Amino acid sequence: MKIPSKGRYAVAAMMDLAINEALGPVTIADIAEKQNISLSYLEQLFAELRRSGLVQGTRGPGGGYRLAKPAAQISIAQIIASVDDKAIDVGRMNSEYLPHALWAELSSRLFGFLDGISLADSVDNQQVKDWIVAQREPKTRASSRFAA
Amino acid sequence: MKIPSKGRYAVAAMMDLAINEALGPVTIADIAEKQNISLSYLEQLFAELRRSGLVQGTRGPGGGYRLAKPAAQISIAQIIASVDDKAIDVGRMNSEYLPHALWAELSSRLFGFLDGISLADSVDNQQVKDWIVAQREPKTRASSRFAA
DNA sequence: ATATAGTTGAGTGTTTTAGTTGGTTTTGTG
DNA sequence: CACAAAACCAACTAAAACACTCAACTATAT
Repeated sequence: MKIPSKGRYAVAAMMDLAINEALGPVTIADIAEKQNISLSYLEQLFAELRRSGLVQGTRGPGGGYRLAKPAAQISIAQIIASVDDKAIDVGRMNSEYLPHALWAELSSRLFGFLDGISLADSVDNQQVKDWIVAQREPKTRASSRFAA
Repeated sequence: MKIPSKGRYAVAAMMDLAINEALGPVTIADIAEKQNISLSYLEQLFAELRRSGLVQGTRGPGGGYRLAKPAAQISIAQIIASVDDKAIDVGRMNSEYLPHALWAELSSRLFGFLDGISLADSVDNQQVKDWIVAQREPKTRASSRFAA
C-alpha cells in the first residue's frame, strides 16, 4: 500500500539507525546517498523526527543520528505520524452520515495495526541476521555499512 | 491513519452502496450531498470504480449505482487501489539497500491487512444494525435514507 | 583552526486534488 | 411522444501538497 514517500523515507531511515544501533551514529549524508534522495530534504525529515523525540543527533566529526529510545518502543505509526502530522487527522466529517463513522472505525483499526508494529519487529528479521553475519566475514570491515 | 481523501470518499461511497444494497440503486447526487463534495468529482471516482468492475450504474430516472458483486467479495484495498492506481506501486527502490527490502515487506503486510477487510466486514457492524432498526420505526419511511 | 555534521529557513518546479463547465446519452413516466 | 432524471464523458483550471533545492548558520571533535 502506498504511504507518501515522506513516510517511506523516514521509516527506511529509522530502520537504518536501528540496524546500526550498535555501531554508533549514522550520518544523514550516508542515508541520503543510499536512499538516493537529497541531503537537505532528509535533514528536514530528521528535524521532525528529533522534535518528536524519536532520534537524537550529535554534531561535529564522528557525529550523526541514533535512536532516542529502544527500537522496541518506537512504532511504525509513530514514525509516519512524526513526519506527516496530518497523517493522524481523520478530517472533520459529518458524523450524521453513517459511512463516515464506519470510516473512522476502519481508520483507527489501520492505525492500530501500524502502531502494533515496532521498529524492532520490522528489523528483527532473517534478512537482517543474514546481512549481519555476512558483514562479519570480509576482511574489509569498518567504514562499509550495508550496500554500496 | 491517513489515506488520501480520494480513497476515503470512495470507501465511504461504497459503504453507502453496501448499506443500501437492498433498497435499490443510490444516486451519486445523493452521495455527493451527504459527503459534501462536488457531484462531478464523485462522478470521476465512480467512473474508475466502474472500470474496475466494483460498481454498476443504471441510467434514467430511478437509476443510480449499486455494487457489481457481493460486498463480501470487495476488499477495502481494492477500492482504494481502484481510485488511486499508484497506491499499490511501491516505487522503485535500491534493492541493495536493506531498509528498502524491509520496507517492501512491511508494505505488503499493510496491503494484506487492508485486503483482508471486506466491505461486508466494515458494514456488518452493530452501528449499522442499530441504524437499520431505527429506520424501521418512524412512520416517515421511504425517501429518507440515513442522515439529513 | 578546520573540517565535520547538525540545524534552520526560504524558495521552486511538478504533481495531485478537487472542482468546474458543458455537454451526450439512456430510460422511466405522464 | 415529450420530458426529466439520471448516468456518462471530456477538457480545463485553481489551489494545495509534494519532493526537492539553495544558502546560510551553529556546534564540536581533532
